[in-house]
Amino acid sequence: MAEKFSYKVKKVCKQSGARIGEFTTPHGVIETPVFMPVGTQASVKALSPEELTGIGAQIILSNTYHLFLRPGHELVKKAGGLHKFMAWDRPILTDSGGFQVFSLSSLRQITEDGVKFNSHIDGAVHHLTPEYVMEIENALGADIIMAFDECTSAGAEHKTAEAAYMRTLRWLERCEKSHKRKDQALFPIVQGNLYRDLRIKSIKETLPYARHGIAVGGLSVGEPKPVMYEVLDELRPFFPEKMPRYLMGVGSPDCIIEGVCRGIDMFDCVLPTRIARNGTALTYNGKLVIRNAGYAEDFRPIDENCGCYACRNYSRSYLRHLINVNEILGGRMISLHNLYFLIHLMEKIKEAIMNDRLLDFRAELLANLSEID
RNA sequence: GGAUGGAUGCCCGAGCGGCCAAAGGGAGCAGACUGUACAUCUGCCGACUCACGUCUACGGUGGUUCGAAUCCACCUCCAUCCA
Repeated sequence: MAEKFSYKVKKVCKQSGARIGEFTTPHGVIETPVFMPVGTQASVKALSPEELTGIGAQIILSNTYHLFLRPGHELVKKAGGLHKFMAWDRPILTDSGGFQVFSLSSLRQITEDGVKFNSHIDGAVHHLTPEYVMEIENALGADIIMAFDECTSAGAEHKTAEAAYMRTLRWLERCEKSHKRKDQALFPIVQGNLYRDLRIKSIKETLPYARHGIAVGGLSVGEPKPVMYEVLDELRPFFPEKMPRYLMGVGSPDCIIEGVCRGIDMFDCVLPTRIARNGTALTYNGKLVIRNAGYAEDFRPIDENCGCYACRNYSRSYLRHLINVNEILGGRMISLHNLYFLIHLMEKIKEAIMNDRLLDFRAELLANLSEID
């Protein structure tokens, strides 16, 4: 049988070293750099698969921890796997629950064996081990599955961060051993918090496990942006050439372009859909807080030059009204716009890479983004 | 005509002698949001002041009291009931 996964670099930007590539998966080819919308509970909040393909989404994320709790991985398996269950036939990536180790820190206890969670839904105790996480991810059936890691918060002490990255590495070994499906690519995750020595140790020791791709985790968790960029600069010399590099949980337009310039190929973030539901739109001139009173009588679209369905049909005034009166359509339309924006930003980034002018494009983009901010 | 119950900040509504510029909602205004515990959370929300603070306020007018949104009298309006 032919190799299920492969990554081909199609173009390297002479100005920045960023690349355009093609990552082949069982559910199709992903052109990188790519922004992946997040659909934690087998749904990108407020949007249908049809709408997502309509704006050019190539791959979406889902979440092991959340699907394990509800509806349960056995049920998803019985439904024919996650793709069929949620009617999405393009690639899917499942996060392992490692981020929940961080975000639900008040509800869990970590041991060498794994993590004991008190369900945020009903308080029931669940024990996730690397082996169990692999069993769940195998049952869900995503194209890319993430190793079970321990994500620490910005500001964690060196010894805490060191213990976490080392445990992540031991868990990675266990993940690899128990991962059963060859049609799913297991991505290991580099940790090490904001400590240069730990990051470098982590990536060096993680690389032997990277078969199809590698992820950088534990960033964008509260540290200043320049600090994140420094970490990426330190890691960059160690990034493998022949596989995609995934910066987990990022991000905002500025973080995305900074990431691409530092050799990152894959991004995901809840930001565009979350702030959309809270009444904020992303634009090339910065964030537009459409909920604000100043837009009450602004009958222009979010962005005059945007081709998304929301911008072609609705005014800021109307969208503000929808958000204001808590109509679902408001959050839906701004979510659609924000994802369209990031996906099309990625298209522009690729164009700049093709033309060997990504650094110039970055300068232009960053200058414009600060207009509203 | 009589009886009873009401009238509180933009709205609803608690308070029933001092700790009251007055609980709590809502609305309004603003901020936050980065591998989603998030259609969420936080702050402001009488006027003037950066602030300390000062002033004006609990239907109206008068009164009791050191002190009243809170007690008393009368008036106005509203609701329900009885003729």
